Amino acid sequence: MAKEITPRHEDYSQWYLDIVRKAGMADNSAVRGCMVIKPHGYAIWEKMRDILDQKFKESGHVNAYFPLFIPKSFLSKEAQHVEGFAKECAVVTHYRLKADPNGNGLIVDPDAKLEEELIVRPTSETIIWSTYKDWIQSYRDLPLLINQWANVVRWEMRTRPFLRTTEFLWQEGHTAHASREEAEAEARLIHDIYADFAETYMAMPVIKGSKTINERFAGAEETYTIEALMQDGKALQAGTSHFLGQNFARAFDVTFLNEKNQKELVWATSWGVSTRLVGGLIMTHSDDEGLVLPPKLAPLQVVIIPVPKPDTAISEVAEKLMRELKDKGVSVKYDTDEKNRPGFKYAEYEMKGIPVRVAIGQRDLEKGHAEIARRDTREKEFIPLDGLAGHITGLLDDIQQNLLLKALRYRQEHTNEANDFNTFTDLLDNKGGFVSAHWDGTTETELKIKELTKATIRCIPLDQEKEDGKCVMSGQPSKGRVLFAKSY
RNA sequence: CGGGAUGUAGCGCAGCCCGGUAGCGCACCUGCUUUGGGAGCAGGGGGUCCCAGGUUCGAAUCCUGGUAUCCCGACCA
Repeated sequence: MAKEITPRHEDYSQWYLDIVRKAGMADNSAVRGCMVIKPHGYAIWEKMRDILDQKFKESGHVNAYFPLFIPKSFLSKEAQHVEGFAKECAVVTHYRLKADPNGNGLIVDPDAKLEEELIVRPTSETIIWSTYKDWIQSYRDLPLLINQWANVVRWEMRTRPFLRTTEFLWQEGHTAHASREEAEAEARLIHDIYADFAETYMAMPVIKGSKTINERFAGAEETYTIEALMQDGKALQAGTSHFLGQNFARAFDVTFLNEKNQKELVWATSWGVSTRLVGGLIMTHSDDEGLVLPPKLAPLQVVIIPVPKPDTAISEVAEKLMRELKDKGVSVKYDTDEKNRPGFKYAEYEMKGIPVRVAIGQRDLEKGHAEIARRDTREKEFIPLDGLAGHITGLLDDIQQNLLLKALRYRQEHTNEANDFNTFTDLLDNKGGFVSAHWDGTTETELKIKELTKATIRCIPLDQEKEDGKCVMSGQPSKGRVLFAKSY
């Protein structure tokens, strides 16, 4: 049975930042709220990106790229959308610098003021829909299933590496459809892809649900979300898929002629996941020794360490094992660096979350085995060299599964029902996690609960059971439970 | 934008109260010895002490004003 290792909870925030830094994932940058994503962190994002990209393409989507800058007037066309994003936009007002007449370096040239300011995209609905207007005339042009991999900027008050940065990387899908049904199905399809990705690859269980009106994306008619639970009991919104109705088509006048030669407004969706997923990955699995990576997302799955240093006999065995693992599609590195000693390497690879470590020394060769250590439980065992590659691939699968099971168990233990407000606040304050409770369906109650407890409705679960009850706050009738939690 | 704290070597920090021209750990460089869980010893390199004023014979230290960053709120993928 796997030993449970959980992070210390006294200072979860510091624990998180330590891992980001010590595992070599990201650094603070010179620009406030922006991070430098270091090679190890970026490699994980690349893996995620490649897998998701493949899944989007398999379901008929294609990639394109739209401008970073959005004319200010575009942003104001959809009323709710403006309201949602206006407060956090970076604005370009000038296009030239000049030497300071007082000799203090450079100043913004006041003569180079832009006629119309440009907004650095916080999301691309507006620029994309103004483009779609020209691309869509007939039902034959639909559906339009486009995704873009890009960076966006949101000038948030408080930032945190991966979880909330001023600039972040993401994918945003923007699709156009001839019917409401088709657009709704698209939004749900992507929702399913996201949920499957989180569980299958990230080993991060998620609750699928829809957002309340209050928590919906600005300009959407329905927002589907996947909500994960972190090891400190806070929820993380890990991906959203929006059914936008005809709101953007109306705002940007995007119409098409149907089979009956009638003009109709286009139906839309948009959906995205960001580098926040990397943050979620860290907070779901890591422990006090550092990062823990699920094998399916680990840029390096196996590391072989010669003990105490490489020699001919060890290298021969290591290189044979490497070949066998590579043949099985496992990424593996033989660390022949003689600058550092084995103990140092062990600690370093553990910090970086490499799932499996193989140590081979003279003593092992004499006995015909190698020491295999798994990162998730930190257990070590000696395995015969004969058939070792097969053992390791099995172990990788086992680790992937174990991480998911462990996260599921944690979530189960931290999902509780509350039927009165005292229990509700007690659970939120002392236990954390999801609290399943009845809600009267009004935004007023939702906001009041947020004010009193800092918890928000994470989602209305898709598998919500119909159950008559009374709202945990107002006592008004309710037809089913929703999930509350404090969140990132 | 409110409330709190902090800016000293690449990183993490001490020194500041009580002023005398800068130190510790890690990292880095050289050499020797080591090598089955973050090696030891010896030697060495590296700093406009955030910026600008002021007080003083003398300021990292005291005073004033800037500025930057972090934490706690409001905002959010």
